[in-house]
Amino acid sequence: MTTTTSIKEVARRAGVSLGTVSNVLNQPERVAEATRKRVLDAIAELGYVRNDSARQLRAGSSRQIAIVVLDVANPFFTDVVRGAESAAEEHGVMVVVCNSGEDADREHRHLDLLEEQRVRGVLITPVDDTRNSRLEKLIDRGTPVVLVDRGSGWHNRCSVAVNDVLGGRLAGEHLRAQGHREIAFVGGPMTIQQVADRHEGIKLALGEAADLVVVSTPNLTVASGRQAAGQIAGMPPAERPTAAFCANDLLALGVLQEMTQRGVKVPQDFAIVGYDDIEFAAAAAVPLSSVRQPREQLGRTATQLLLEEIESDGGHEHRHVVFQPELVVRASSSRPARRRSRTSSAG
Amino acid sequence: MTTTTSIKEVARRAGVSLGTVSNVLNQPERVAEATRKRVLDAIAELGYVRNDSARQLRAGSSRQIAIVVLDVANPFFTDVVRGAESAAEEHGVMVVVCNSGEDADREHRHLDLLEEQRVRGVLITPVDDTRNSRLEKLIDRGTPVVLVDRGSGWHNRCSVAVNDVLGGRLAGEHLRAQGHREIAFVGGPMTIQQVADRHEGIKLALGEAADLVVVSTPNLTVASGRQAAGQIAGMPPAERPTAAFCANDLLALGVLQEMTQRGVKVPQDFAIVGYDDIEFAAAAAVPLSSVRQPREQLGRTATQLLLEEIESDGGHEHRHVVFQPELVVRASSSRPARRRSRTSSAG
DNA sequence: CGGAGTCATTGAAACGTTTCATTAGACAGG
DNA sequence: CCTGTCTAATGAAACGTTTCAATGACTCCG
Repeated sequence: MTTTTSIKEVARRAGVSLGTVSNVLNQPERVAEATRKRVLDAIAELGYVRNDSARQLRAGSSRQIAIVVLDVANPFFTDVVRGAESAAEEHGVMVVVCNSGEDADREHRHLDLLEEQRVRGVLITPVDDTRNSRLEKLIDRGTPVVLVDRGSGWHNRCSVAVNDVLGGRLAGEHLRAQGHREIAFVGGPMTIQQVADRHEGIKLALGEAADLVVVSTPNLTVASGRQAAGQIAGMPPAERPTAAFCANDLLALGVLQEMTQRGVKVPQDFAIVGYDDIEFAAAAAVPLSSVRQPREQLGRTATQLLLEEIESDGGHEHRHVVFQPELVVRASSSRPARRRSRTSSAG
Repeated sequence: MTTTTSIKEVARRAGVSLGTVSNVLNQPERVAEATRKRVLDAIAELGYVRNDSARQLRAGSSRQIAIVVLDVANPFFTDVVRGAESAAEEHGVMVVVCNSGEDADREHRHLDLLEEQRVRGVLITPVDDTRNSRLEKLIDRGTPVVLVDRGSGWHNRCSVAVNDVLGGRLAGEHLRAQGHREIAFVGGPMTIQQVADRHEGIKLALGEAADLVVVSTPNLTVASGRQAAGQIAGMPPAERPTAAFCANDLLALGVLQEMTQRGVKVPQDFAIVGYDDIEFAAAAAVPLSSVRQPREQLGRTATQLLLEEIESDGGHEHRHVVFQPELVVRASSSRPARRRSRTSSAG
């Protein structure tokens, strides 16, 4: 298929040697004006395209970094990707986007391929934060890795994260201040550190002041949110929560949809706080309260740390950058004038 | 950096020749059981990772295809990407996701890099559908290309698209049936074929039955939608549209947000129909009517066409697959009981 | 026991670059 | 006219694979 025009033919056409063509491509200033022009003309005429495999083979490494995300369709990650891309672009580095789909096997397969391709470095939000020996191996073999939205327990790596415990606390304090005494935490699996941290945060915030019910979900999607809401609605009135803090906005939107569909009024009968503050949170049926994270910033910073490590010759110190989240209160959790006598009587 | 363990060291360790190791990797059945085991052990012990550059160099092509989208953060494209990924996975092919960000220069740079990497094929929604000589060149040089959500005027390529004229017509007929006489088309730039087709569709549907005002936007984002809504709200009451058909859901959500913020009631005072039916359309403040496209299917089919072309040895006939869109009517465009006397009086 | 036929393994060539030591040529100074 | 310096261009080696013709060892059959 791909017509194979090599440097050799360019050289012949221009009447110069192989090495000269290479120099024109890589160190143009070393080549005399006239020769350079002849070579460039030949390149244009033949439609020559440099073969990156050969270049890499010789050079030993590529000009690519990779970002492995949990879900390409999640607005949180797409924003992180955008941030990473813009930072990488400034350094002439290409970003390869890989989607693990929260599936450890797929993640591993991606890492295998990326390693074979000798990417310069990897930004990753690992599916499983605990026993990830595949990732360890990658690191041991010398590929720089920066953990995105992860961090604890990886002292041998740079990481970029948001203080999720704080995020959970903000949500918890807010809900407590609104007078809720039975609160659901919707999210899972707990092996995802973010989820565990957010849970930890709200637990800290509530203390003895309110009961926290964990409604566990298999992943962080709208569909799971709807299911969780169904589960909550099915609880006996006495112990049914009056508010939910969801581990991300997709879950929260799912909960909102399901509750609305069941005729449960938000926020009058049920308050919801999400996490991520994605673009659609503000546009939801009931504008969603959410914990905002600096998403693009996260991607940007992660990329900068990675490039820094790549460019440093060994003398690199791993850093952990932690951003502070911020609670954005909207209608979905705002205390209505009247209280939950209605909820009780309805239940 | 990357510790360089080559096939040579594996060979030495296992006490076999270079070629044998390669055979173990590529045609294991040709190698005797015992030898194979010895080689595999050596590979494991040394942590050998195949160098894909060298492999490609020898083989002449890679195991990757690329998808170049207009905007990674647009749910429409993320779904297309998911579809492409799942189809590619079945063929053991990796998908590289590239984001042009609706910027022709970036698109060109991506194509340059992809071509240097000798990707097997490219799925692309070109930024500019008209004079795209960069893409032509790629094709001429022999890289299979499938156009996604494009098609007209590219008879030398496979393409996968949705009948956008029909989509526009469905929206138009619906709005006309709801009694609207002044309708805005929000979208742009018109150089994007989809946008032009959707516009064409609604024009056809309305005919002489209603006036169509084009509110042009520089791109297809929520922000642009808000601006467009501002523009509409600023028109003199007499010629102000009572409904908008937006070229995609992001614009529609923007219009909805801005209108709501200005106190214009949707759908009582102003009806909105979007396009794409993204996941968030149903969850919007006022659930959004939208023209639904089979997004994942689009990505799947495009990938299948591409792989088909790649695997066929020359004897390939280009095909154009067109999917039919479907109008999903929700609250944002449903005729309320009362009519627009209110709008008039308010204006 | 010899020759044909299998089967497993080998060794070298080739892929398209980059790099680097070397050569050729021009020019200046003595 | 010789020597030394500087610039421009060359040619060969190297990167790590895959491929393929050739080799060697065995087995089978006559």
